[in-house]
Amino acid sequence: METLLQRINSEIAAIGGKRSKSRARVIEVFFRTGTHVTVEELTHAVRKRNRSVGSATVYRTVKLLARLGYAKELDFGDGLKRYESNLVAHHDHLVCQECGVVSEFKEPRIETLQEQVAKEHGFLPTMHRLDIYGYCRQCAPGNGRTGGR
Amino acid sequence: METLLQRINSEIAAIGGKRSKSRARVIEVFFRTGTHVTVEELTHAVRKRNRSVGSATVYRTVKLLARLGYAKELDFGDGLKRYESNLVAHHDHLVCQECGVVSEFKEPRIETLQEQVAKEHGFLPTMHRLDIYGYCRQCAPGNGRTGGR
DNA sequence: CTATAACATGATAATGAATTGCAAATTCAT
DNA sequence: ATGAATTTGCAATTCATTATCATGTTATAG
Repeated sequence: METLLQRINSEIAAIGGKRSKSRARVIEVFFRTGTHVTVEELTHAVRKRNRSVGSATVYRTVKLLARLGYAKELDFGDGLKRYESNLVAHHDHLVCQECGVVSEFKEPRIETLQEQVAKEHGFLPTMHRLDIYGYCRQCAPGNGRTGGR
Repeated sequence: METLLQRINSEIAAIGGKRSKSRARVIEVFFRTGTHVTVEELTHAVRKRNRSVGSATVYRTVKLLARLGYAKELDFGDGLKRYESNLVAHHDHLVCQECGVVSEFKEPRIETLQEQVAKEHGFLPTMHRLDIYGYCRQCAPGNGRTGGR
């Protein structure tokens, strides 16, 4: 973790940037926080420790992390962007359309499929996104609970 | 096509709605238009025939079509929603990150994969979305052209 | 260590897509 | 045709995100 922030800082320096306390705090909280974070959620989490951090800085920082390849921008169609660490191995998402909970899964066969489909279409793939929408265990019909968010 | 509009109109009536000229025009143009349409694009296309249609009506109409299951909402992360007909068989998307062109493909094995993954996670899937991002034939590196949008 | 130029911050204004309120227009059953 | 209900187009609003800008920080040269 120490090393990670250092590595990020030197990449920032390499593109002509400087360090800052607020940004370091945002980065730290970002990597500690549960994944699929909203900027609002992240801002709130950061402010618990450092009351003065403005949300503009959080927006700028996650964009920066995305630019450097440390974060990935997600969008599940509910009108706000989410971010997750890009350090972990690639995975895809299960989105519950009732309670909004997002869980992850890995399925190597999807990589193979992607390659095949792309080749058939003369397409050079760089990444993919597979989101499966439906109902999680708790929210499945006939389960009594309704979930919420 | 005639039949389709009639069918949609009776579904609208079934939920207590009425017909309207503007909406009919939007629906007609929507199904004739190339897919992955932006509301702005659709509004522009509709206005060629019927100058007075407001964009609010177009927004309302595509939302309605989506609610009835005739349209699908797409989001490729560029900040605006797109819509496509939901009458054709399910397919997924290849998105060129250079020129923005979206093409389609069908791959039945994805359905199987979806079922397997979902079952493993106690998840009841209703649909999925697979977007492959990369470079189309024209925009592939070392191709001279740069594309544009 | 201090000066200085470049960058980052936080508050606020601005942007832009999507939604909504509303008066007027349209639809539809009677 | 009448009247209740729905739809429309416009304008105003909402809300997430981005830009602006004066001020605070950081890195670097001297």
